[in-house]
Amino acid sequence: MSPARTDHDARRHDVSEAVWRVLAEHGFAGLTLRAVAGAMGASTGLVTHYFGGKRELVAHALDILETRTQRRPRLKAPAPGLAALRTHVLNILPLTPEGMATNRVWVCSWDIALSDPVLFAAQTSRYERIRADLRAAIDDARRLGELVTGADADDLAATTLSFTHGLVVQALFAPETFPPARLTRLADDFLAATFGGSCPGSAPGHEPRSGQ
Amino acid sequence: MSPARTDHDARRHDVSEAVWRVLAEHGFAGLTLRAVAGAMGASTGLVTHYFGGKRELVAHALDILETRTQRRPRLKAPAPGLAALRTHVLNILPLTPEGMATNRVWVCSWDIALSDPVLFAAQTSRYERIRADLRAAIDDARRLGELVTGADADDLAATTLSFTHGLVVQALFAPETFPPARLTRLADDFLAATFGGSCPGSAPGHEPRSGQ
DNA sequence: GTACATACCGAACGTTTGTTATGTACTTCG
DNA sequence: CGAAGTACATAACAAACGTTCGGTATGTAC
Repeated sequence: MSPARTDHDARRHDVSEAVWRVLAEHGFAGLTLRAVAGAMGASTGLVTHYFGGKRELVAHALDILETRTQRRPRLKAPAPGLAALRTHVLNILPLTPEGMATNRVWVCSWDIALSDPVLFAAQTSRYERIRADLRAAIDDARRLGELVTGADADDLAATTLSFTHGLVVQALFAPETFPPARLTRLADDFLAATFGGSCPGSAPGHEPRSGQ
Repeated sequence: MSPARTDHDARRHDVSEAVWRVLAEHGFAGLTLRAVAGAMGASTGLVTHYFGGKRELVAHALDILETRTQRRPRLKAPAPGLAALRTHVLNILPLTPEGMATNRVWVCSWDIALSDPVLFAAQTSRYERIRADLRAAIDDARRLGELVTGADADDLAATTLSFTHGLVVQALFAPETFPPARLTRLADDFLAATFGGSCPGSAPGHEPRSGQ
């Protein structure tokens, strides 16, 4: 009644890994069941065995995407407030090859997400969650007295996410123009101008622009 | 030797219009020759008669996209410098249904553009052109003494485009959360914080945040 | 050992894709 | 009025797609 000679969840994860590899290389336009099966040296029967269909496969791939972005152990927030906000931003930016792949898939997913109602809703709520995280850090910063601006926290969160994702897109299309060092500098400049005191003399000893 | 009973270019434009309609509704994933033909009440033979194939069709559609974005007569720059920069940003943002459709197609095109080398290069150069335009406005602003910050003009152009396109994506996924009024306010706040004096007392009589 | 459920392959199914070929209506030229 | 060439519909085509299914191997349960 319970023959479980293989770890079901582990195998499912293997399939998702293959989905990931295909997605990072050919985008959603090149995501087919056969391509996934081929990427893991298996047959399409295996893929359909663990996933009901392509729709379910895509949905799970996007879930993995979020999980990767969140659990990526790249940076830990060194302190609450502005430092945590900066960590959030840097964790999203494509600073590593893995982050590059993640963002590539993320951007590619927008095509189908905009057309499919289910994926659209999922993506929308994902954005709300990210903005909520950013907002929490911003609220902490305000509580800590780190903020100069009096702008609305929701607006600031939206603006921060705007800058971050827009920078991601540009970096994807011109990796050599936006190396990690420049991405970090742009992010720091943005954060300084938006939150910290870019005002001369308002926050001494805190250079907003590091040398080129 | 020259029977031209229909305007070839006009018909080509009609096809591109149909491409546009399909793209705005179903994204690039739903762009097929039959869908295009159906959208203009014609047959696939007509489509292939005016375009060599799908590749050519997509390329032309992306050209149209750029043309629309540039020639959109929404706003004229009232003055050089910061005002022109603001106009640039507002012209990109999805402030109208048409701008919504334009940006939707734009975002959807990233999927295939990231996988296709030719489209990738085209998209990359498109971004460089936009950044060059923004940079020109920023240089003007600096020449006019409108800039408080001393940051690099290229960095500022990249940051501005980042913010703008990231905001576009968020607005596409949550139109009711980002109505035109809020988009405009966010843009003005961003520009004020990044370029103008968000420093209290540095630019009197120029409120960076308009009331909700 | 027998029964049964899972894991997976391999092939087939029908549909949809891009592309190509054929045929017809029409307009212009000589 | 033919001749010729364009404009377009219609249909056929192979390839690739998502999905379904029978078959086989392998494990646990009784």
